[in-house]
Amino acid sequence: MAEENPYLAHYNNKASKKEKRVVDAGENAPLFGFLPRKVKGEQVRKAMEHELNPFTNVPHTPQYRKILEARKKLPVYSQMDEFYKIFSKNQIIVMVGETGSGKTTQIPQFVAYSDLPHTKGKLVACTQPRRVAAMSVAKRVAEEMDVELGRQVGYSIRFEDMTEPGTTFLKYMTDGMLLREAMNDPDLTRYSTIILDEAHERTLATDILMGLLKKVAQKRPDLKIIVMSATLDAVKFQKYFSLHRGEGDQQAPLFKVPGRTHPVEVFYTQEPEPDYVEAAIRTVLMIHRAEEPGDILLFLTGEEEIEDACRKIKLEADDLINQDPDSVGPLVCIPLYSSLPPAQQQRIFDAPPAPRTPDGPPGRKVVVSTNIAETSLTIDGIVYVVDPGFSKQKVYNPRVRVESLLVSPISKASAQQRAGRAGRTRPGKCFRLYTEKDFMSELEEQTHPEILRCNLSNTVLELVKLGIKDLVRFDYVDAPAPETLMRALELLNYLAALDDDGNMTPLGSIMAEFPLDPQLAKMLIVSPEFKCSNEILTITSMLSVPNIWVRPPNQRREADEAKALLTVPESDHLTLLNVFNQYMQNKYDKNWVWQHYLSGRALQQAENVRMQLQRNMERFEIDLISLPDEKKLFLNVRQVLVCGFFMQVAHKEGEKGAYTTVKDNQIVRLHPSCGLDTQPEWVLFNEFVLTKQPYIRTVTDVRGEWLLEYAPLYFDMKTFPDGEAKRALLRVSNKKAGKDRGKSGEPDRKKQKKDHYSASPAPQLEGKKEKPYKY
DNA sequence: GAGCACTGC
Repeated sequence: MAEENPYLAHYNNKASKKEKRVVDAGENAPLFGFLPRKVKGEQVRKAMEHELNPFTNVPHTPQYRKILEARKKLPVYSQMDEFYKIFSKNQIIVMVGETGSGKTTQIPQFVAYSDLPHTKGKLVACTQPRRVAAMSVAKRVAEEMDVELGRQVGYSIRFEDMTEPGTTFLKYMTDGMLLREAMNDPDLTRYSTIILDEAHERTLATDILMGLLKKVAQKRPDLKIIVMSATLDAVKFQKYFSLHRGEGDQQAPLFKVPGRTHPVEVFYTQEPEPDYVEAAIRTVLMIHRAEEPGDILLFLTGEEEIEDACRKIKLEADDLINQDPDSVGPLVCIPLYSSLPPAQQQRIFDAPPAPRTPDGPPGRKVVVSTNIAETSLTIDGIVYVVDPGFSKQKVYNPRVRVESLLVSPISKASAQQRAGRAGRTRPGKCFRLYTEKDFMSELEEQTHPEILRCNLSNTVLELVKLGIKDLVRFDYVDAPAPETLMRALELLNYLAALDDDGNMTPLGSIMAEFPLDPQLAKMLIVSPEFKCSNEILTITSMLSVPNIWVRPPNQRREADEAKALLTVPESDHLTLLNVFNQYMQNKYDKNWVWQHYLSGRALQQAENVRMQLQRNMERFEIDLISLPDEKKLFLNVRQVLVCGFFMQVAHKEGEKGAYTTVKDNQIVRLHPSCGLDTQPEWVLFNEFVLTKQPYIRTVTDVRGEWLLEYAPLYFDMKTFPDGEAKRALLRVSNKKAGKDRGKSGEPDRKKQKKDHYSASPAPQLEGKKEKPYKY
């Protein structure tokens, strides 16, 4: 039977017509004598030189041989024997490879030669924190292995699965994607080895995966795990993955490979700089005047700061050139941050400007960038790095449930990463705008991992779905603050995703399947009951993408006027719905987006998200419905918003547009971008932003009676804190009680309807295909 | 009357 010998099955099943395969299991076969997981470097090198590709049995191309010669020069290649020795003997290994070691492309291939996943119907996975990396590395490795991308070697990222089931055995993927897979297959049975790359970045998904894999490894002795990291925090991972055997702990072994970069000379200031932007500009100009040719990379914290610095550098450079045209060359200054349109981001790859005259002083390019140039984008030709030592970092305050961005000092690891950007093509220099003493004594070793800095409601729902019973005692690499976990559990309980004992409800189980914040998932699931699931699907998608509004500094008035034409006066959420619908109706008009000062990129993203969510809704048979009467439709949409966001409501109190958030009593104002034409008594908000003062952004007018009706447990007057909001709600409930008494008859049915929006699973979900449940 | 570090599903 073919299943009995998968090695042959592989050849027989999937052979493409174009490929002429030679089935040869004899001693001339490239993998002759290979025993899974007992492979030696010598055997692999021989197989790599073989005439036939061992994974397709097709002769190797000349290009393969050319690339192989280049691969042999990578530092990691020369340590192949050592790698196989450690890999064969251990279940979990930690690997340190500096930039340029070749670990990301080579190690997964080495593993493939040892695991022989194609003979067992298994896969080797290598995770990356970013989509582009997963894509581009997979493409490169497919070339190196002489196969077509998407067949033996593929990648899997959100919106794109470039793999062929049954054929793909080496898969690059985003860490988030592997986490998603784990939710439906907690033991990750498809994989023979899982490689977590860039683990030092400590993304939320990688951190959760480490916790999960540590557990799975005990259940699955056949599963191997490699944690790859660029810096020396590998020791932390070694300890984390240590085995408890008998008397002492046995640390996970370390496999270390040197990098291949050029030296970077680091300079510090003598005194602390009071104004780092001014000091940065001064340093850039000093380099331009006095240093050898080579491009400059300056790290600043945000868009406004960057645009401002670019203007100033340009002005001062022009001054210098006018004063001394014979020795100062031309200079171009290029801003770089994520919200910049892709065409403008491409400018960072432009060549530096040419000298004004053939023998004139050479030109120079200055890239002024956010942290995006620290990890996500590499710019060749950078020789000088200017590092003021700050970046915007997310911080989460669980007490008031607010995430905000704060300009903070970077870590030592981050400073080293920045400096390294100067040594990619030749020896470089890094100018740190702080003292060496401050570097040594003030900067933290590592940036705090994301899990310690953000709201975890999403993550907690995922963990519960993964079957983690005790969230507080889960074996985290770094445990989040218990208060952060409590906040998440509290929210999920109010949303009826978890019951009072913290167990997953059937509703929560469906919510976890959506790549959304729990509030949004909840809205989507209850929306058919309000006959507006089409609209809620759109609004949810629009809330899951970056800002769609474009407001160029010199066209603010025009942009605001264009926005006013799209505004729905009672709700910013409905405005988003309107924008999306208009966008779809005007797709034939290429100028429409631009004329209305909207971000085409963000709208396209919303469209993609919408399609993905719609597919998920179909899986769970959540109907797509719209009421024909727009007035009623809009009213219902606003009620659904309450079902998801009842914990984000503010009450108008005092004068001059001040609002107080319900229960935590924060004084806030409507954000100036808000489109409401009145100041309603109750507003629901999507976001609390803390800038110069606290604002609530993306706001909808809601009614007190809806709060009591759709979130009776949250708005339980017995436990509600005293204040104006409570008095207002009591008035509403007394009025309603009066009405109900007048009507008499069916109060119980009403009560039952109320509860399921906030505290118990929605009854209309009973009997749904994927997860039938009772309550 | 103002902003949006960066990822990811």
